Parts: sequence; structure tokens; C-alpha cells
Amino acid sequence: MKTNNKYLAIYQELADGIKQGFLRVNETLPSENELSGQYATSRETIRKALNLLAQNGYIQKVKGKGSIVLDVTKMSFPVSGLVSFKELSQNLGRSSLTTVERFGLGKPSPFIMQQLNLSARDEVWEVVRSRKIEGENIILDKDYLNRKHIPFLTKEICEDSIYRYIEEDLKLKISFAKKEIVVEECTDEDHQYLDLNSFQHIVVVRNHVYLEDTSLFQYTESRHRLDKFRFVDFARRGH
Amino acid sequence: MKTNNKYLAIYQELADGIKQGFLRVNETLPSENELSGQYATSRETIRKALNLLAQNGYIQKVKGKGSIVLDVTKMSFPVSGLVSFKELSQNLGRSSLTTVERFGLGKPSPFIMQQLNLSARDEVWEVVRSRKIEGENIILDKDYLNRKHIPFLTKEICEDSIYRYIEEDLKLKISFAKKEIVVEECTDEDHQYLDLNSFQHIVVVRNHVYLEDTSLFQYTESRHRLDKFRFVDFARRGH
DNA sequence: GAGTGGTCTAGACCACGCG
DNA sequence: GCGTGGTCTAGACCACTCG
Repeated sequence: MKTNNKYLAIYQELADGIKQGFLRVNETLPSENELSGQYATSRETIRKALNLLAQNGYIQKVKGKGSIVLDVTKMSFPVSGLVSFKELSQNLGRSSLTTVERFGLGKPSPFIMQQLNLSARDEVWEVVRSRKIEGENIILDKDYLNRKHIPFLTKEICEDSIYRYIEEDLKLKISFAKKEIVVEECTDEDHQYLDLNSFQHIVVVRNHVYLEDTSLFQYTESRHRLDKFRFVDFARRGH
Repeated sequence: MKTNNKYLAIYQELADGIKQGFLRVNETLPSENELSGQYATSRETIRKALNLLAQNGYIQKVKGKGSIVLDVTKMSFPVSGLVSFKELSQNLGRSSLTTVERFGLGKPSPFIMQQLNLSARDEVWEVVRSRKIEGENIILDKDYLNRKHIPFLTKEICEDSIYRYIEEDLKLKISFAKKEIVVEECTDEDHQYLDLNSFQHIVVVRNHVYLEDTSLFQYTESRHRLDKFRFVDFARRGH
């Protein structure tokens, strides 16, 4: 985590202060002018940091008054945005186990061709993994990666974290994703790999993931057992 | 919609251009310097507009290259963020009908006291509405509003849009919300008001809505029939 | 090397809340 | 009236891409 950025460093410091309670809920931060003095920087740089805090639900800026610290403990968590299962389970501190159920390189099915904008000649990695949490197989992750962008992949990498490999080893920059959450009927595959406990439906999170150059490189279906699914979001109104 | 803001006006103009296809997908926008010339403004102001476009999934900024137009038609659209049912059904253009099933002012239940941080002496409005789409009752919305902030409310207002009343008539500013999506077993109430078609579970969207001064004024449960629920999101990684 | 976006600065004026 | 955050400016330097 390199931080050449002044505004990011300030954001981090203030966010940590709020998370750890040095800055109390419902009190105001020092004013932007004070902060620019304290951090020996310009007011616009302070404002960049504060806007980040506001976007992420740490503070609420009120014109004429100040920046009020919000209660971030009640948020019970950023499952929002782009987070991989590996990062997620570390955050939650639950015991979890990943099993690679299927792994291979091949021609895309028509559905996958459509999802990843591929031609019949392209090749894709297919990775199917189950996630066991507290003794039960709860989540089935089906990943499809365009070989153009990921020339090489192993089962061992998939047992750890595909994202780590992509970002740290391949140095590809994951930039954004379009996410869709729906509920569907369980498939035979769900029954095969998950402990479904007579549930007839399953929550499906479809993700189209894009790199920094806007190329679509991955399609993911994350299939969650109904009773264990939870999505939390922080949203601001208007702009 | 008053627009004293230069950067918001520029954002709107560019966003419209992208939505209507004047600016083609995968091409770059004019550079920030060009735009600041075209709009007779400073580069920082242009950058504010472009950053908004990036946040909302219209463009991808790439250092050294430019701002690439993304395919926004595939996004099928912002159920994300804070959107009321009224706005939503207008966007989708579907025929829809709202029925107020229960309406009243009273003491909060223990559960609602907890959700809204109330004391036993506070009063809350309870509004239960069903939403009929294409002939079926699909959604049950249960709203609880703190009377401190909403002193007066009628059944007629609830048949239209509570949000419109709050924002346009009361001039209160809704600022942010914490949203949670889970799946639960259907209650008797769900069976009573919705056409459930033998589904045993229901998607519950819980919303805690805050005003500009950070006060919590509304708790909402939006209960959606499984097969009709869909949540779409655009997410950027890191910051 | 020329052009791009990313960061930062030091000022300015405004709208708003509060006493 | 004073302090707050919101907008805007005109410049600067940097890191990056690409020919």
C-alpha cells in the first residue's frame, strides 16, 4: 500500500480515527481550514479527503456547520462494492474452506460467449469453487475468465485467490464491475455441490468485471444459499 | 432542478450525450484541456464533471490516454442507490398500482423503537402499501416515519409518493441510507397482501434513511416476491 | 517529446447556520 | 457578522501512454 497521495493519507488517518473512536460520533471534525493548517496542505486537498469520507459513509458534510462523524459501527459491513470471497471471509473472521470442484480451459458455451462478448474461437478458463463456512457448503462460485487476458492459471491459484494472482502477479488492474442480484431456482449443480437443506431457490450474484482499459475479462456467478445471503450498502441520494 | 453549478451542468450534458449515443462507446472524450476550452472553464471544474461520470459508470478514465465512453445501455439501470418506488416504476414504464393497506399514527413496537432509536413516548407513522405490477401484487412496502420529523401525513400522500411530499412540500433533505438485502421466510402478512404463488421465501430490503443533519427519520422494509426481485449495481474497486 | 490524466496550490467569491 | 462548507480559477509539476 504505497501512499504518495497526500489526500489518501489524510483520508486513511481520519477514517482510522473514526473507526477506532478517537473521533466521536455526532461531533464535528475540525473545519477544513483548521485541517489544512494541521496537515500543512491546501484546502482543496483536505476537501478531497473529506469527500472520500463522505462517500464511504464516515462523515456527513453540512453546509454552514461542519463535517459530522457518523456511526460506522452500525454499518456491519461493506459487502458492497467489489470484494472477493477471500477478502470477505478474512474480514468476517469466520473459518472458511474453498474447494475447487471443476477447473479447466476450453471453448465457451453460448451463454458464456454472450456474457463475455467472445467468438467461438476464443478460450476461457472455467473455475467452479464451493465455499464451506462453519461446516456447511454455502456458496458456489462459478468463474469464467477470458484467456486473452489470463494466459496461465492453475488449480492451486484458484484455491487461494484468483484476484490476488491477477492483481499482484499479473499486475492487471481490476477497475469496475456491473453486478446483478436475482433469485432463481436451484439447479442440479447447486444440489450437487451445496448443502441446500430443502431450499428450492438460490440467490445468484452475477458479476461482469472489467480491467482498467475497459476490457471485459471475467464473468462470475456467485450462488448463495438463501438463508446465508446478506448484502449491505451505503447509498447517497442525488448528486 | 436548478443548476447554478457549472460542473453539474457539464456532467448532465455529457451524460446525456453518452446516453443518446452522440458520444460513441469505446471512443475517448475530448481531453480535459480541450473540454475546459470548449466550456470556457478551468480544468478542475471539468475534472469534477468527469469524476462524476466515472463514478456513475459513464466513462473510464485512463492515465496517459483519455476518458473512454462505456456502454451504458447494458446497465439496465440504477435500482442501485436511493430510489423510491414511484421513481422506479416511472423509469421502467410499467403499469403499476399502489394500494395503502394500513395507515396510522401510534406508539412504536419494540422492534421499530430499536430500528429508529426511539423512546416509548415517541410516535411513528406506520404505512403499509402493496404494489401491483402487471396485475399481480408483487411488493409490500412497510414504512415507519418518526413523527418528530414528519408531523403531518395523510393516506392520500402515501398513495402518491411519500418522498415527493417530504422533499418538495416539507423541504426536508434526504441525504443517505443504509440498505440491507436478505431473504426470509414469508410472514402471514406477506400472504395476506401479496400474490405469493407458493413461494415460501421473500426478499427483504431494509432501509434506514437519514436526513441532511444526520438524523434517522425513516425505517423501511420493502418485501419483494422472489421471482420479481432484481438489484443492479455499478461498483468501482479500491479508491 | 507531446499529450494525457492525477495531484496540489493559493487564492477568490458564494450560500448557509448560528448567535 | 463570522465561520462553515461549496464552487471556481489559473497555474504548476508529475506519471503515464504512444508514436
